[in-house]
Amino acid sequence: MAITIRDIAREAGVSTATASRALRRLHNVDPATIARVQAVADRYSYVVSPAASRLAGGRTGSVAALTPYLSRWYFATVLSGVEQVLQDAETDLLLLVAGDPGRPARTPPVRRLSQRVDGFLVISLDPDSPELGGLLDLDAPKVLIGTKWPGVPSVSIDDERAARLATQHLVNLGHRRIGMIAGRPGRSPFLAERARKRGFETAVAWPVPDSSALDCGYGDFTVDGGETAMNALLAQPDPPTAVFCMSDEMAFGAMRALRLHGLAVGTDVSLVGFDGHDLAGMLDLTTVAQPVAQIGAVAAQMLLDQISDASEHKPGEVEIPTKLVVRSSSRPPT
Amino acid sequence: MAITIRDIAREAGVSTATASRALRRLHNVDPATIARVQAVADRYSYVVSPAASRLAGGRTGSVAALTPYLSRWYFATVLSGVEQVLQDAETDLLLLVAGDPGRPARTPPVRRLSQRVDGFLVISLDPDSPELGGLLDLDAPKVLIGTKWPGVPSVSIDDERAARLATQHLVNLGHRRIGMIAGRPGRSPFLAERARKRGFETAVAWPVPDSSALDCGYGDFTVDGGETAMNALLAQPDPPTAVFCMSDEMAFGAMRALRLHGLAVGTDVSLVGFDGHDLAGMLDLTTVAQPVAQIGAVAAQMLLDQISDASEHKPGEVEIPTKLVVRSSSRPPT
DNA sequence: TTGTAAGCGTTATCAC
DNA sequence: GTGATAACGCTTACAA
Repeated sequence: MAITIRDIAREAGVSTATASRALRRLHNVDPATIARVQAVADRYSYVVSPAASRLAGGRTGSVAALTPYLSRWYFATVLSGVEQVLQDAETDLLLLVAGDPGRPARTPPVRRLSQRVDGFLVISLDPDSPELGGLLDLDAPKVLIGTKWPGVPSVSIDDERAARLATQHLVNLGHRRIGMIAGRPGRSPFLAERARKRGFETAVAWPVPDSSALDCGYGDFTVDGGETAMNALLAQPDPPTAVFCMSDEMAFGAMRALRLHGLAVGTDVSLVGFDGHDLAGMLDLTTVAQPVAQIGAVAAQMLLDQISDASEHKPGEVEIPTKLVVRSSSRPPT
Repeated sequence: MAITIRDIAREAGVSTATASRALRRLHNVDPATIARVQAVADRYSYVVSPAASRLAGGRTGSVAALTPYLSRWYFATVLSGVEQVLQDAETDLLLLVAGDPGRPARTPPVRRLSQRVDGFLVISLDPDSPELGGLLDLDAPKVLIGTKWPGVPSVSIDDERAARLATQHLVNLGHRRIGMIAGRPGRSPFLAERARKRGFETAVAWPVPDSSALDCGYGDFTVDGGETAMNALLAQPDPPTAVFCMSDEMAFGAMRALRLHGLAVGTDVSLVGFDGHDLAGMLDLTTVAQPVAQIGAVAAQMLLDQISDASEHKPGEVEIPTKLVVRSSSRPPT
């Protein structure tokens, strides 16, 4: 049916073993042989069968990316960075959405996946979370994005510091009643969210020592949730004059809530978001911008390096800098 | 190393052949045998090796999705619908971003992919486009999303009709100078874009017979592009009082342009978008809403059916209805 | 540097 | 309904 390595080997006048080695550019092959074999392979536009290769102990030529969401801006953008690097390396991307709330938890297919990928990229999810069902036990190469775990390579930002600086910005403008819109009540399953909360609390501790009195709304990282959360904050006896939102999308929702209340963003209530969403500029939202696609790209490259390097020295925890982009949604209180 | 089907077979007291058949629920196996084998498999949490299965002539248990973009709302949302259906069917999703403009064209890995997937899902791309390198030649199961091709199953909306109704809405409001923001000048590579353009032209032909005088800006389906396009439209001697945008994201950019010009959306210039973006509601944008995630889900299910059904009768061209959602961005001219 | 040959884990074919 | 067994296409000791 399809053309096999045996055909290539025969045509090139070598054994299948040599053909295999040549196609993989192993170091102990005569360059001339490599050239010859490759020429034949090209002529027949031959590609190795990943299944056979894998079965015989080779690579699968693909990696899995595990993400809690796909259609949200941050995750889609991270993945686009990932995909670009992988495609350039001719590595396939196997996408798995795990842990989307509202979808009943299911037996995580990590074990099944581990047979068909060379490594894992994990976005935002803690590697010990149930959605990942024992990913940590697998000794497959892995890189975490937006979260950390002892001994596992990762790419992330300093969420605590970024949240602190964003909040400090509001404090510096003169705000004293500062609210926050987080994901959900209780302990967040996301490391980054917990860190952002700490950063916020540190920054407001100075003007507002009684941190238990802080206003916190919950927006589940969605636009609608942000609107609901902002409404809740506004319904309080003494509403905040500024709000730190843990994501731009929630800030967008908050903007809408303010508008429906007849309040002007930046004038009546200041807003700071988090992410650097495409639309933040369009909506004049002050935000903590992170190079999201680049984060994905860096992580993907780290994973590829880990897969190809026989060396055991894993990369460490890479930290990508963020930048507070000030726009007109944050101004001094009036 | 890993546990194989032989282990399961031995433990269940059957041959590997029977074990294989039982695990795949073939019709000529004793139900009792199936139960026994499955029980053993569960006990050892055994999973078949996709590589071996594939090599031996079985399924790969995965499908490829080809998309021109990943981080844009429409595509990410379609894919989330796709992913959900595939995950429920325990089928892996192999993601491939092809044809992102600005990325140099590369030898399309469709042939390589065809060895590792059971079928293809193609989003928006014409199946004969160079980015897909001979996908049509492959007789693998495929389903198109948002585009059509003779003889290939597809899921799409009636772009022409939707664009016509959206434009008609502006006409009905009393607008007579109606502009359009499309993707790029010249013949679009996207069938849907061409159809939307026809719909627009049909609708404006009545009030504006001289269709060559129609104002058309080009926004490349991005927010920034939409802003640029709107600026261009406004720079004309007699700017339009209403604009039909081929995507919500371009409409968002147009909104920003209007705002920077000191013009009020809906009052000075009416705007209609296309897609039903998450943020359209938040920005009070009138838009042609399509059930994007559902479109992906339907297509994925069609592909799965096609893969499992030995029957040769392919599904046809499925058309999903859209809905014009009127908000305050479109109002009668003042 | 290259060749030989033994798997890798599953499915399909053909008997029984 | 079930059991042998020969592929499937490749990689990797081991030999040369």
